[in-house]
Amino acid sequence: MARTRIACARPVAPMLDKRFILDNTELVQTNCEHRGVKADVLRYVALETECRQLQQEIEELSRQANVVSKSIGKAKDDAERQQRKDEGRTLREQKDEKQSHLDRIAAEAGAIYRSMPNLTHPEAPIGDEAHSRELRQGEVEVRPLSFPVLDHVELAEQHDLIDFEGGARIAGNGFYFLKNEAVLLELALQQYAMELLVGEGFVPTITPDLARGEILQGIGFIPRGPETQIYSIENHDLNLVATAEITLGGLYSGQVIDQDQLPLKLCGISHCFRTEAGAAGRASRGLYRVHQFTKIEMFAFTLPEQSEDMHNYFCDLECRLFDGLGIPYRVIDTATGDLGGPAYRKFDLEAWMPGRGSSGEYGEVTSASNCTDYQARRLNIRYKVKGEKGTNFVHTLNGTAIAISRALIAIIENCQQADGTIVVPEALQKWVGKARIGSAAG
RNA sequence: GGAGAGGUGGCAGAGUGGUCGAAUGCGCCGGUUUGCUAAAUCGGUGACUGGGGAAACCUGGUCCGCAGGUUCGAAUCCUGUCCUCUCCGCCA
Repeated sequence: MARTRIACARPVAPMLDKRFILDNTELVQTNCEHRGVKADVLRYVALETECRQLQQEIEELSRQANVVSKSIGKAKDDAERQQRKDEGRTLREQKDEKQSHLDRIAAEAGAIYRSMPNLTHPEAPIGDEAHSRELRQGEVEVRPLSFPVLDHVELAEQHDLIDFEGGARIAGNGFYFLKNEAVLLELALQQYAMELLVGEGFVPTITPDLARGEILQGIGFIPRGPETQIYSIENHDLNLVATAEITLGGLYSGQVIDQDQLPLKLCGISHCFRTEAGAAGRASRGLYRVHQFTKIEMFAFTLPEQSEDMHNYFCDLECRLFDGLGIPYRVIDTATGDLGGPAYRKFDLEAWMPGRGSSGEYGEVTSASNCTDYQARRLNIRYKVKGEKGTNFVHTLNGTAIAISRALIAIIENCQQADGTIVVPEALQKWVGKARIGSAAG
């Protein structure tokens, strides 16, 4: 099997903490450039340094005020007591003044800090999307079809599988009804993915489809911005999730996990909602870029030294799922310029879609990211080693098991036959209840 | 949705303005004794963050759901908010 391990070199776990940025300013700056992020690292360093100075002064004033407060109970008479009170008040006022100054600076520093992306795996290709590197291909090879190829929209119409018009009428463009065998395929894909993942020791979950703004931000999404991908609920601090990564990662926010529970693997089924703001004009016919779909997501919390292996493991599982469906695909090591903020490294599976473009194209169907401690810092998820003092941040990883809408495209288009029928992948037949969609009458 | 009660350390649970980072018990770590296990007994045992030190360690600050407020001083009083529980209503 071609499931070779990728990149076994084990770099020291990167820690994008404030101290690290102060001590490695140039490295962080270069990293931002590689990722195409404009973050004023120098300004941040200056602000952060000033914050530290101010913080010390504030703590000294607090200390003095505490001493004064404690002495009041022991004061001999009212006059002395009053004098001490005034003294204490003055000290607190001085402290408050410095504190509000600090708050202003810290807010600016915080804004820069939050805009900084994670560090990057040394082997991730540097550059824009065009520099992304193909790591390997799936077991099934792309075969030219010897008949006029239809795309999934045409096939779905022929077999009455998807109602785009109905979806648009009730919710707008980008929504759809799955019908008939498409529904059975969705359910089969859920079962198929869950069967593998549960067997691999993942804890299966069905997650909320909504989450608080704080959780979205911890994972690295920006709700309610002008270009946001996120639908928000009016009058509530709730958002429709774009992926179960949000809810699965958020599940442990603020928690301290015992070391011996790690690595902790979860998988979750959720609906995913995306506004796709700014995505107009990109190739997005049919099911490819929709506002709602179902996804089975993998998520893991690991020790820092486990995350790289877990990342490769996620990628292997994705490969097994698509090999098992008989779909040709390639694995891409995403280039730095195309990485989102949280990802340290990201592998994508791109499935062959015969109906895409003029004569077939690869289209992204899964994505597995190692976010190291980036999300854990924002969500405050730590682990504790028995017998050791203190706690450390866990690493988090997420990967798509099956994104139903895109998997449907790949299945429908790859499994179309010369006679117009669609063969149901063998692995799904036991749930779909048939081997073929449509009759071979021709 | 309405009414009430409550959110304290790994857990349970005291604490209603200062001596409280917080009693007590459990758990955990270490010592002693008996020793087959167990029991008994003594001591230790929260997190975050700053400074000093090679280190052991020493020394500040912050934290009692979260955010504000009152006060010289807040776990304790006030406001908002989130969550949990009980009862009622509604409902798949």
